[in-house]
Amino acid sequence: MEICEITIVDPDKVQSTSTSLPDARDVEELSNLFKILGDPTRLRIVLALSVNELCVCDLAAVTQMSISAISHQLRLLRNMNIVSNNKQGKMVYYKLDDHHIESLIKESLTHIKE
Amino acid sequence: MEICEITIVDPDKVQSTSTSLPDARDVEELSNLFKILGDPTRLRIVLALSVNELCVCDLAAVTQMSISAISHQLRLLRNMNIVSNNKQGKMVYYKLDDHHIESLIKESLTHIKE
DNA sequence: TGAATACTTGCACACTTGTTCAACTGAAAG
DNA sequence: CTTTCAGTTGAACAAGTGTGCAAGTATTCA
Repeated sequence: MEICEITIVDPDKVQSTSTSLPDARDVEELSNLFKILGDPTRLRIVLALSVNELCVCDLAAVTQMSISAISHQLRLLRNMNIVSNNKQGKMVYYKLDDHHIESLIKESLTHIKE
Repeated sequence: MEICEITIVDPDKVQSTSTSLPDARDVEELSNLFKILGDPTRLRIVLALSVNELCVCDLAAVTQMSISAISHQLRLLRNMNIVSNNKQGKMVYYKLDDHHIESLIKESLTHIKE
C-alpha cells in the first residue's frame, strides 16, 4: 500500500486538517453506526420499531422479509445495543433501545428531502 | 422467500406500523446515504474535506491511504454529488458539495458520545 | 518533442455481506 | 411425553465491496 508521503503538496494544510479530524476511535464508531443503518432491511426494522414494539413475525410482515432474515439482522442490532428484546411465552418482542438513533434518522430524512 | 403472511400476531399493529413508515423511495435513498458514510475511508475523506479543500495526494496523506484507493472512493462520492472537483493544472482539488452531510455527521458524532 | 507529474480507470481478487435452508431451542398446549 | 409454534442459529452461497496493480490521460516543464 503505497502511502502518499513524498508528493505532499501542502504540508501545512495536511497537518492542520489531520489534527482537526475527530479521534480515530470515534470515526471508526461513527462509520460502524452508519454502516448498520446502511442496509434497507435494518433501516426499516429500526423505523418500524420507532413506531411500535413488535414481535419477530410482525416485523417480518411489516418489512416483507422472511423470519430468518429478520432474526439475523435483529441479532446485529442487538449486539450494537440498538434494539432490545423481551420474551413473553413463545413470542419475542423487540423495541428500540437507543433513541438517539431515532432522532438521528428523523433528522437525516429531512436532510435528504432538503 | 417465505414471507410471513400467516402467523401475523397483531394485524392492526402491523397495518398501522406499515402505514406510518416513510415512503419506500425515501428509505432506499436514506440507506444509500448511510451506506456511503459507512466506510471509514470515505467518512474520513468527507471529514477532511469539511475542514479544507484538498488535492488527491494530500487527501491520501491525511487518510493514510494510497492515491488509487482515494481516487476510487472519490469517484463514488462524486457520483453521489457529495464532493465536487476543480482541476488546476495537473492537480485536482476536491471539496464538499453537500453541506447537509457535514452537519449530519457532526450531529451524529455528538450522538455517539451522548 | 520527450520526460515527469497528478490523477483516473479497468481488471483482478480477497474479503465481506445478506439471505436462504435446514436443524435446533424453548415454551405452551394437548 | 409429544406436538406445535415462535424464534434462533450455523453453514452455504451468490452478490457486492474495497484496494492494489498496471496502463492510460492530461498537463507542465525542459
